[in-house]
Amino acid sequence: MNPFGLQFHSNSPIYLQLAEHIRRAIASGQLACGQRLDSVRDLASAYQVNPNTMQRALSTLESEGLLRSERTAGRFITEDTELIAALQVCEADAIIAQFLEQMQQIGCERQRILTLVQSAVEAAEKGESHGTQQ
Amino acid sequence: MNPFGLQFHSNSPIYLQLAEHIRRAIASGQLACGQRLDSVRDLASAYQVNPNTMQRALSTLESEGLLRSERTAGRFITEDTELIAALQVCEADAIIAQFLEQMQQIGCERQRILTLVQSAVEAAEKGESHGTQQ
DNA sequence: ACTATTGTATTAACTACTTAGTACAATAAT
DNA sequence: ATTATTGTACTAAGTAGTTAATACAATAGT
Repeated sequence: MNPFGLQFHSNSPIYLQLAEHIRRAIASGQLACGQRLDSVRDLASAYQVNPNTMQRALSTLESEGLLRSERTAGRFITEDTELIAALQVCEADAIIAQFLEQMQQIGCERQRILTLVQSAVEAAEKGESHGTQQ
Repeated sequence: MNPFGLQFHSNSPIYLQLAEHIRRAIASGQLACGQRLDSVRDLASAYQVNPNTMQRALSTLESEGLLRSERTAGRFITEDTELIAALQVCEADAIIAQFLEQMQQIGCERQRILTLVQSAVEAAEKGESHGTQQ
């Protein structure tokens, strides 16, 4: 397992899984605006993948404007706060749309979806109340 | 596009996407208990994939006990209603768990998740009221 | 100037998935 | 008996992702 708690599944190319993981870290602010990333080699080593694979993931994010690379200084998260805000919304919408589609595929009605999510959230709330205190 | 409205994405092997699609059709009851499936060749043709790919998808489902194949008569959905019921629950749980995990990855708090789902469901409700009437 | 580190590019080998094409055994229908 | 249809198995070729190994250009730090 990675130090990131990211478990790769074999269904999807690792570079896409990496890209999605980092994309969401950007969306959540966990990777802050303007922040410098570790080097390709360091990241690859940390995620335990080949540098080429990591490079491909980063290139993907770069083509989306989320990262910017400076020749020898390293890679940085974009400082375009609007882009990041848009990303947050976009990711949330996509996740929810996929979720609703999947639930309807298994024949789950709308109201039942709400009920299930509600109890799942409550369950998670309880399950977390032990470790968390701030 | 298929006659099933199933769009393959390149991230995941097609045979797994097929298996998941059929699995959910079974879970939803859209493919009924004991019902006979079309032949491998016909299904492959309908889904517009190679017969080998379809065969692999069906073999996967067979190994899960959801299908049973009779040498020359064809393939049938299991008649084990308990298995199907368990499948429904299992699929729903998996979908919800994945959903919550994804939403938390992008930094969305629990209560906000509920709100978003609620409005998404309401939006879907409205968006559907035009075409549907029965 | 030199060194280390950065991103980047290239090549080769390996694996998994997909497709095409073919073939065989079993049996229902004729 | 013959025919058509069923599931099943196999080989070969093509494609894409992963890894390994190497190399180069640019520049910050020394």
